[in-house]
Amino acid sequence: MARRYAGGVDGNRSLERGIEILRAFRPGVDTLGNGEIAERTGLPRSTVSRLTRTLVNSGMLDEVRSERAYRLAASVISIGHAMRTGSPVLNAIGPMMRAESARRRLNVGLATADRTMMVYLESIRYSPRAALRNVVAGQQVPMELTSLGRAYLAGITETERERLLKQFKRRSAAATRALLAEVRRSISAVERDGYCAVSWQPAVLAVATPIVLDGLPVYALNMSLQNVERSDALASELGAYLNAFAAKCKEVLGDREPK
Amino acid sequence: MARRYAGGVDGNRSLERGIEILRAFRPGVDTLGNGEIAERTGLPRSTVSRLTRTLVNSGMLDEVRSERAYRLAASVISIGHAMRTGSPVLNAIGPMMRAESARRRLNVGLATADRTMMVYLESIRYSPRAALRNVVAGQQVPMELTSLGRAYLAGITETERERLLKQFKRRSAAATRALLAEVRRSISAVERDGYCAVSWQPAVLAVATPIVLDGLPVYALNMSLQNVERSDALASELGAYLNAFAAKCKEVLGDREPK
DNA sequence: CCCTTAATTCCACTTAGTGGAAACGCCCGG
DNA sequence: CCGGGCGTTTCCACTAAGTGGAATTAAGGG
Repeated sequence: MARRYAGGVDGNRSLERGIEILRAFRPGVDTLGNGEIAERTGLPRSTVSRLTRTLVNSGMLDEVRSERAYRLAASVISIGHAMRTGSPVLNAIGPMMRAESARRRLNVGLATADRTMMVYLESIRYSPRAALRNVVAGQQVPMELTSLGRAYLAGITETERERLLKQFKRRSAAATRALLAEVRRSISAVERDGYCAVSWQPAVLAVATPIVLDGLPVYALNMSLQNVERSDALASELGAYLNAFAAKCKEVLGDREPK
Repeated sequence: MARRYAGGVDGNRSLERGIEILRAFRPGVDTLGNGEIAERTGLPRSTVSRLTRTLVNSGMLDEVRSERAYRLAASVISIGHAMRTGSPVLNAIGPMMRAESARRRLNVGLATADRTMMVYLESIRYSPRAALRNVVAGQQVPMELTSLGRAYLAGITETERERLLKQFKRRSAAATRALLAEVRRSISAVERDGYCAVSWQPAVLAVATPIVLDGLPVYALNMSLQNVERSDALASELGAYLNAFAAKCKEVLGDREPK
């Protein structure tokens, strides 16, 4: 059969489950035992036991005998590296992002969606002490709360967007009404100004804009500054930088029409 | 059943196959169609079709409709990030590695094995233009040709080592005899001096040492210099730096006995 | 517009996977 | 040193989930 097991349309249940197990590991949960995995994924313990064994054999998990637990193995970063290496967008504009970060003395990031989170393909953290400049990849930030995420939402299709908005409602019961309005306002801002500005973390001002290309997922590009008060003037200055930079990027990416 | 499908001891065949598909993507092969995947993995085309569909649904692959192909999705770097975040070794000595790179003005790397390749958890590339210092994770280098790999081989168990040496034979029919002798010489060097030196790439001299901890895979730590002629004097200077640094690292990692 | 090539769907077959229950083994406290 | 409890792995009967060759459909190319 293979088509449609309990609920799904088609696909392979075991593989889906195995991936779900890998996903259970996240920053903050470094090791997980079979029990915990079973709990988090809702899978029967015996099934988890078999799947983790397979993942160990395939090199995706390391077994920590002493703790009767598992942790993600190095293979996953090999694959992650292959992903970054193969990303045409990152390849095209990564160097430009570094240059721009140095030139403008601010943080520049490129991200796309992973379910309801935004994940950085690259986040260049500007620091006055240039030697400490930090490049991070893979970090996740919540879609609905960040400029990055809202720019992304502005870039995807109506139906996709509504689907995601529903999921936000489901997860944060609190402040939903106000938050959703916020999100929609940011989306309008993108449509009007090309970017949206959000101060998600205390003294950080961030602006972001979507990058829509043919045959690729929607990306979002952001710029941010730490240790500043949010002000409209600053936001529009950043926004102008971002729009200019995004325009340059789109030139480089020119062969893929926006629609 | 589930135990022992055609050859395997136990585990889940579909999951194994799905992982193998993910593994087929590597630096240089950014997109793959179902046909190519089938070829590379030896799986029947219909099976590949179903598994790739599942991987898309699980967010591990993006579909590139225009090319009838797939590419690794952003999720894989989220998981990669979680792996790095959860690595106790990287957490403990990562900052020290950065400091050491700056202090000694050389490259410092930490790696472990992924099958027969070494994969960097972190590779800090020193550049005289400090602002351009580059940190890479996930890159792979061949185990048998690099100081990193040979240090790793020196750190693992006899049986593991022999298993790997056999695999090297299998893959590079050429130069096998001489190469294996080389490898064994490097391993002896590690046992004698604490490190081994190899010039894998043209003008790069690298030294490496294993890090053996309880309940964790074996790691290897390396230091390297570009644009130098290989000389024994330089090698032993680097080796001394490395030994000193590794000793410091082991202090920090002290709670895990070497055996 | 037809032909080639590749991906997807179909479907009968059966094995590979499943999960509850039992066995195991580890760790802790007595 | 010896139970007792808890989490993990193994067992096993059941059968649905997965398989893969063949048919079908869809996508370029001439």
